[in-house]
Amino acid sequence: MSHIIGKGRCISCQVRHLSIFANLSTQYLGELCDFQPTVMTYTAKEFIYCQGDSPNNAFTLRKGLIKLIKSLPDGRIQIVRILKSGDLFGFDGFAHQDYNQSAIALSDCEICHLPLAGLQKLRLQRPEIDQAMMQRWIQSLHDAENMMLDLGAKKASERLANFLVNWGESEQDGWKKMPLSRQEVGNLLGLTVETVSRFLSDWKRRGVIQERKGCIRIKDKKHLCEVINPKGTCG
Amino acid sequence: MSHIIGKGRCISCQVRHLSIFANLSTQYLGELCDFQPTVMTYTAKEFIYCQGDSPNNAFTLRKGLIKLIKSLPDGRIQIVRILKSGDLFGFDGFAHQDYNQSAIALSDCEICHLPLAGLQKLRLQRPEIDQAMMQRWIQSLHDAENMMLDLGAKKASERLANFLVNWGESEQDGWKKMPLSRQEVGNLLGLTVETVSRFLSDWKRRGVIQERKGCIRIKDKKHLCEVINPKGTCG
DNA sequence: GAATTTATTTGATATATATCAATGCACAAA
DNA sequence: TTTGTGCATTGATATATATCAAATAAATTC
Repeated sequence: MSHIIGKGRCISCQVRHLSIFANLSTQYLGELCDFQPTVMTYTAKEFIYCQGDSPNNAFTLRKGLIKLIKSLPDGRIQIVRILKSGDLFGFDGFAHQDYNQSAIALSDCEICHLPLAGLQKLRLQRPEIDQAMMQRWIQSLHDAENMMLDLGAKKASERLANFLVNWGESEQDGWKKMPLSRQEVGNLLGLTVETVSRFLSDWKRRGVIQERKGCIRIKDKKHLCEVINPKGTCG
Repeated sequence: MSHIIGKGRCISCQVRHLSIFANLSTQYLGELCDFQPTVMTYTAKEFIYCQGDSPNNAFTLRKGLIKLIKSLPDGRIQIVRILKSGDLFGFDGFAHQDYNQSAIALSDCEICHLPLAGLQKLRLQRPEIDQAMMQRWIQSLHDAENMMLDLGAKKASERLANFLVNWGESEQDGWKKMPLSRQEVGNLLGLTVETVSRFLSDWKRRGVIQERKGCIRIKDKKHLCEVINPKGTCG
């Protein structure tokens, strides 16, 4: 279950450099003592909020991963975004709108609850925060546009290869955490579990990728890049 | 070809009520004389800007319709948004990013070019403008999320029916302008021309919709709503 | 108005992906 | 160790949609 673990103090926050509060002067951070958002933990699969709820907060993800999903009455699901440390989400309230998606923890998470009114005040006071939020909105929109292109115009293999290449950061040994199930990858890419599984199995057999307990490694990036972009080049 | 038709004066603008300058006091509007964005006309099919260009301006569409598209090296296209009067677009520069899509006139258009620096200044001065821009960003993101759900989780007929029902505003006689070609509807919904044509023809034969030179009328909305949402209800 | 060009429709067929069903595997519980 | 439960794999088949090709229809140009 979710529970409160205390009040956040931006000045000492471990992930501040990833957040919208990254560029604040330490002086201002010192003054920032009346803004102490509640920090909560959530266990994997828990809902942070639901599509249709009225927002009181926006959120910053401190630890873990979250998926934002939209769903149809008959149960079909689309993951519209995956959030990582430092990401701002659930800001629909700034436009006086209900949450347009549901937020679900993919792993155990630590989340900072930012009261809308307080955050709005900070935004108007500090251009750095305003700028950071604006950049994130525009970036989110770019990501969404890129995803629309994927979903609307690309084939399954192209989407999946693209996803693998761009997913997360590798350790120095090339392995990267992959906490998404086949089902979730499908929900993200508009594919069924079986289709995802078939391509991954195929690429494993060919030695293009390797997998072990929650981790994945790309052995032949060139191959995946050719799947993504048959004629072009790819770093 | 595109050409300049003069300087915009917000105070006398016919579509100001639809724009980010809607809620400004007339007093402030009077003072707003040093911000005179260039107004230009574009003919159908002309590019306003290209994906990858460096932005100097954001834009407000005054008259006409515009499509924002993303394209793949091999020519596949996804329309990511369709703009109408009053819409703000091309604001990528606010995040110091290049345009992430191309903007193409669907019909003859009149477009207000808003210099980024000037607009940024206005935004910081006037909370109404700031609020309006924020709302539009968040709304754009919602629209994008809804579209991802469509593209990733819905069937062709569902997408197309949904598109028809939500498209534009009807005249009192029920007819509405439909300036998109079959190809463009396909590019918007992630379908081929043929698939779009087949469903539309079918619905025409069944008397669900009617069509005449650039206009469309929904005769049996209930039918389309059942296509969209087999079990649920629909206004 | 005739001649082109462009968009739409329709049909025949191919194919990518979904669906259905069965099996296998890993991890948790007992 | 066994027993369960959820997830992943694999195969067989169905189907929605794409592709290819041709015929109309509509819009432009001359």
